[in-house]
Amino acid sequence: MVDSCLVAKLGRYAALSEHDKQLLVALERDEREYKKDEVVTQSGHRINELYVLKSGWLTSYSLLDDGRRQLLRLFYPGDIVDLAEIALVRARHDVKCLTPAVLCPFPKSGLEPLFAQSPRLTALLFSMTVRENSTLLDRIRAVGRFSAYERVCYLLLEIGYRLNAIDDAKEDGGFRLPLTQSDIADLLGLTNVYVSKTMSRIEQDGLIRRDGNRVRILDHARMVELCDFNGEPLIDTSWFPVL
Amino acid sequence: MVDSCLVAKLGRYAALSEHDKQLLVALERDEREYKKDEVVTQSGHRINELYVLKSGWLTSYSLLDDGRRQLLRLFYPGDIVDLAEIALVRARHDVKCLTPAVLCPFPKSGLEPLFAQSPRLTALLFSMTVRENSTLLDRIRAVGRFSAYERVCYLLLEIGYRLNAIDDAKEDGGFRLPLTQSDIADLLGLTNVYVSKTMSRIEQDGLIRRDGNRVRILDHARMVELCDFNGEPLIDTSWFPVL
DNA sequence: CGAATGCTTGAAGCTTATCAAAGCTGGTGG
DNA sequence: CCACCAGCTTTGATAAGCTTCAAGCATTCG
Repeated sequence: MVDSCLVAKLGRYAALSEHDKQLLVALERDEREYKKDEVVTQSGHRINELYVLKSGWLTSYSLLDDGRRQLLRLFYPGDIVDLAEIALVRARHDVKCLTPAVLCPFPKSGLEPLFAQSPRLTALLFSMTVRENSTLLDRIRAVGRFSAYERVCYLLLEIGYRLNAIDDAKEDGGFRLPLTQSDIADLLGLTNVYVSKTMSRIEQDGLIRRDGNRVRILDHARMVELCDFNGEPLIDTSWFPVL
Repeated sequence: MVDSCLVAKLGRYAALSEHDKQLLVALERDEREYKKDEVVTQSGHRINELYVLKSGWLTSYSLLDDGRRQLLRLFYPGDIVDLAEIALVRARHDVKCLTPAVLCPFPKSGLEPLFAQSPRLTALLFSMTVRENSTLLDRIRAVGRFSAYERVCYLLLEIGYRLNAIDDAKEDGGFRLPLTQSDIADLLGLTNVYVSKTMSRIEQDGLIRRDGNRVRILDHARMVELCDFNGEPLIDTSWFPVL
């Protein structure tokens, strides 16, 4: 029970009552393992289930007829996949595993008791959605107005922060990137070739060091400066309904 | 009371009880007029108030030190500005008026009775946030993977649909665009010069006709095809708490 | 009527894409 | 444990799409 991903993640933002915790734990009753590259959800299908991501990384993406691909989101442990699609009749994107993963499926209706019984959890889920929204806006800015160099720095910082936050795979400032350069390119609106050239340049400039698919950020301050990075937005819990 | 923007907009998605309507109307008690280009909210400031947009268009945007600008969202009548920032301590973007506008300010805490008393309205607000989220993902895809030609078509369709939805300023398929070409460029990650050239090309190809800042879409089917446009995502209300 | 703002058009340049080939790496089977 | 293979990364050459700069034109507004 204590090892609930949701309780762990949401608890960091606001205190939860026992009842709240039980509501969350109920969402992680089932469990299913997925292999790397396995598809979780397909565009166009009806959404009947949501998933709590217990371990591993997922991504949602959109494919065009001619093969162009845009990665839209990265999901980390503790995230609800696709909470942000719950309100829609049909999925608009594909979701697949970047690494082997464990997901806890639950029916869409599983959220209803939560909305009905806990205004506080509701506010929290709402806030998480909003925070994600803010992250998307940051990426629009990056893709729309940043150079390739800035974009890659930005992504590395974003992922670094996120991993810090869930202190997974962290170790003296370095982390493992389970993304290929093609993935990075498709996240940032670039090509794999240019991502390669750009990362080499960033490394030569002494901002990062790479070893295999581990990345260490060497000059955090300069990178933050370079892409006007603000860190994760702070959640305001002051307006939340009381426990 | 019947002329509540929120009731009008939200009522299109789900039936509202009288009580729900009253909760919404309460948010539009005050009213303030803004001039074109007037700033509503500034990046970095604490967010104490939200606004119901009663008339006019707003945009939120982000500025970089060197003058680069990225427009992030467009707000139309009936939208809550910035609902999606309520969860954050500080605003991360500026918001200003694209046209003269009327806003109804209300304190952040004004949403509390709504969350506490109406699970149904809560679900609806949540869904609207999610839908907006989906729109943002579409724009990431457009900015990341579309050519300038596709991007402009995409934006025109999106705005056209949105205006249809609120049937404002509509007239035999044409609508007034209160955006300069620089605005369009900053929405789509282009330059004003190239937007001009691209729009001319789109017009020459017979997809649109322009007259001043009115735009008429001539070949809707081809434009939809061209940028894989899906229309507005459908909201699923089936999981909503009952009235 | 003049000033300001926005739109258009052309020329030149730069960032990034595309194409192609070779090097590397990690996983698999013998 | 080694050899192989598939997928990823690197590197170089070339090309395309978009930007930048600049000047002239159109429209709106005081």
